[in-house]
Amino acid sequence: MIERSTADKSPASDPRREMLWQVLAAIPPGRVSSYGRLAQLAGLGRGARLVGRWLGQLPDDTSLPWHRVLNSQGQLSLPADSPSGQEQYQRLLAEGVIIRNRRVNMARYGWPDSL
DNA sequence: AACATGGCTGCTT
DNA sequence: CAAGCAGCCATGT
Repeated sequence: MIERSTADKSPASDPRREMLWQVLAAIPPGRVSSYGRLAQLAGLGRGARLVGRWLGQLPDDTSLPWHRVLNSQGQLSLPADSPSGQEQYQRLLAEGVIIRNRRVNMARYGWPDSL
């Protein structure tokens, strides 16, 4: 029998997100990763955009390092003028990540290194 | 169900 | 290096 429990659609109980949070939490301070990589690592395949969407839905008080996620080119994907964009910039800066022209050296800060 | 929208990517101009 | 284009995939109308 295939039954639908009343609470199997709760985003918070979505196992895919759980995976993502886990991978996300694994990014060391001072390092960065990309939406695509995280998607891959979290078993979301090509769900890069999905990762972005979900990150955007994280609560403000989250302890997850959402700011360590950039696009595949190592650039901050958030609009520079948005609050979140500034936040991300500042946080990375605070972790010692060198950002030049809204972009970081992925070869150096990219995580995981083995690829 | 069709269509538009994303915190994307990779390939080609 | 910037811009265009075509895949990708969950969500929202």
